[in-house]
Amino acid sequence: MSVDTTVVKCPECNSRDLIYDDKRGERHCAECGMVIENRIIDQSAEWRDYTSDGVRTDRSRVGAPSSNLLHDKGLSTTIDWQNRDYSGSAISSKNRPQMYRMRKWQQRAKTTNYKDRNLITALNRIQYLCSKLDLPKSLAERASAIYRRALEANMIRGRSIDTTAAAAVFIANQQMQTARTVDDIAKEFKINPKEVGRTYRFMKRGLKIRTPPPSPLVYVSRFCSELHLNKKTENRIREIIELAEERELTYGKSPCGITAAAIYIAGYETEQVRTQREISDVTNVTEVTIRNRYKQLAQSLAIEFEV
DNA sequence: AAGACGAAAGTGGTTGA
DNA sequence: TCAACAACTTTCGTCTT
Repeated sequence: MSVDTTVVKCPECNSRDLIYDDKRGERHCAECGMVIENRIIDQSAEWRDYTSDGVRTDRSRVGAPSSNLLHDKGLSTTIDWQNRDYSGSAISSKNRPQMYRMRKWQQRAKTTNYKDRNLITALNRIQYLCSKLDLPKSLAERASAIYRRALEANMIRGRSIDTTAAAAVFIANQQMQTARTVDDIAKEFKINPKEVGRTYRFMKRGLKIRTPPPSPLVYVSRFCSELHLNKKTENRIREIIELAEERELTYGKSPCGITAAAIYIAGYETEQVRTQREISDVTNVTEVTIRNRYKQLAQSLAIEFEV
């Protein structure tokens, strides 16, 4: 067993309210839903060989690692289609009909119920989405775990799989502080971003997951590279945002808007000017909002600013 | 002509009675 | 549950360079 009893607090939000779920073999935080530990049943390879004296030659008991990305976590049994028994000899004609029946039921048991079939599709969609958006596998794992929980809680019925999968990815994205917006995610699936946003909130409420409000800093490197800004400008943008956060000018404002305004200001300071239009295009924030934000920032931070 | 500006009306979410 | 509200968007006419 690999229960790590040293973890008593959630590394994400410091809550001590950790729930152990032996059905799923995982512990997660009641506050934010962060999975502290999963696969509590030890999945590590049994690389021991009892037949040869201590020399590890036979590793036949080693299987693929279990994963949230597979609907059965890679643990279900399959019955081979060949009419052979395990030693390779043919199965007698007497037993063959029985084999057929077993296979049939095995196949049905594996995929027949609504939840499993739903999961298969959903997990595929999650993986597809994550690879399209260059998100790491660990994020796909987390999104999958969230989706599983939503499915267990009967929160999927009546919603499209794509929308729910997108929402799960967005939650994981928020938790791991990667710079993807609802729009980015919705675009890949060609679905309504508003629906995704709605489902995202619904799932967070239903599963009692809290995500940290995204800092404007999260988006800096991404927007900078899309606008071809150099390191000097990028650093200045970070400085401005950090100052704004210190002075609590960012609460209740859209993080992208703050980032956009900081880009606009820093651009003039380092002579890497970008127009409001250009910034608006990559940040998906309107020029009006950029104007309002940069004026407020420049004034509050006493940054001399001339266009 | 391009970019910036700002007023005015509209949208969707949050909050508090 | 509903109205008030803050933030943000859309639209559009005007000003500046």
